[in-house]
Amino acid sequence: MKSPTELTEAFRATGLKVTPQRQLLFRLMHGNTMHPTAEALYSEASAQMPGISLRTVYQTLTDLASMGELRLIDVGAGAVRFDPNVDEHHHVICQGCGNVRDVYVAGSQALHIEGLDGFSVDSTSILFHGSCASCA
Amino acid sequence: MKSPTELTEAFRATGLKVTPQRQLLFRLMHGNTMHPTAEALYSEASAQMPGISLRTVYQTLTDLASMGELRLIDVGAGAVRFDPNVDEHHHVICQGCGNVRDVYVAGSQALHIEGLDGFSVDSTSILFHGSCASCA
DNA sequence: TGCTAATTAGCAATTCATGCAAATTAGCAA
DNA sequence: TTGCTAATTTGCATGAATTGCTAATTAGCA
Ligand SMILES: [Mn+2]
Ligand SMILES: [Mn+2]
Ligand SMILES: [Zn+2]
Ligand SMILES: [Zn+2]
Repeated sequence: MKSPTELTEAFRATGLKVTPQRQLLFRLMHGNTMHPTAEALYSEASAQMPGISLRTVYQTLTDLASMGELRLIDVGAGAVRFDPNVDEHHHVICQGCGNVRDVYVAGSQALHIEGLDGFSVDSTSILFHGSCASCA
Repeated sequence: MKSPTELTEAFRATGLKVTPQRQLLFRLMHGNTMHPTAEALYSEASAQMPGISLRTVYQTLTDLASMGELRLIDVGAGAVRFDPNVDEHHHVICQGCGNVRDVYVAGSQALHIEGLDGFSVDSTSILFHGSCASCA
């Protein structure tokens, strides 16, 4: 994801307004490695801006996602997580506490797939299930 | 997943009753490669047994899943899908029509993962995103 | 400073799934 | 075959996550 300053320019350039709510969310997401849910961000945002609405958090996050600045991660349990890391990477989730971490997988492009039967593959998502150091 | 006959025995052996509703769902799921949702199965089941409830479909599917006879597949869009194929395998989903197909991936166990940082991995789910032959 | 289109907030609605309890029934024992 | 009882089925209520809708507000520009 771009920096808050760069996002400010990018938004204005597209005719989108840069509101205090959006600026706060730019800051909260920039460099964020927690893979937070919308609710989690709403909670963080509310601490700094009481009265901000959950609706606005969802709105801004999906706006950023459709601009390609965020990725949506579905770990198959509860709410979707938002990820400012848009580099090619994958995830481990701890079955104990639900923590999600970025992992980089060598050779995932070259996996030998059997049974494609006419399907063509555009992208690959790998989710590793396991335990973090504290939950082990 | 075991055959309907084998499941009948397995259920009785555990003190679970074998109802017409369950028998129908055993038959509908056995060898089913569609990865159906609960709603989809409910629709098929209703055609053969008007009055069967969606609640019972969910109940029976989760019972089978906790017995290890079914796997739950979350493709990150809409409802969970149920899979009687419990062999080690992965999935391709067509972004066009949502069809899901089984694929077998060589070497997924030996992927070189960077950044685990204390996480230990128990299992791996690979989801390929692409297009089926008709949606290409 | 004023205009206007974009945005926000709040509440309704939707989708998928689970909780609950009354009515029914499978499976066993007599 | 009959009757008992615990398991099951239903239908409805509830819950979690997300999107739809719209009146009130505001950013950005003339
Ligand atoms: Mn990530
Ligand atoms: Mn499958
Ligand atoms: Zn953990
Ligand atoms: Zn398709």
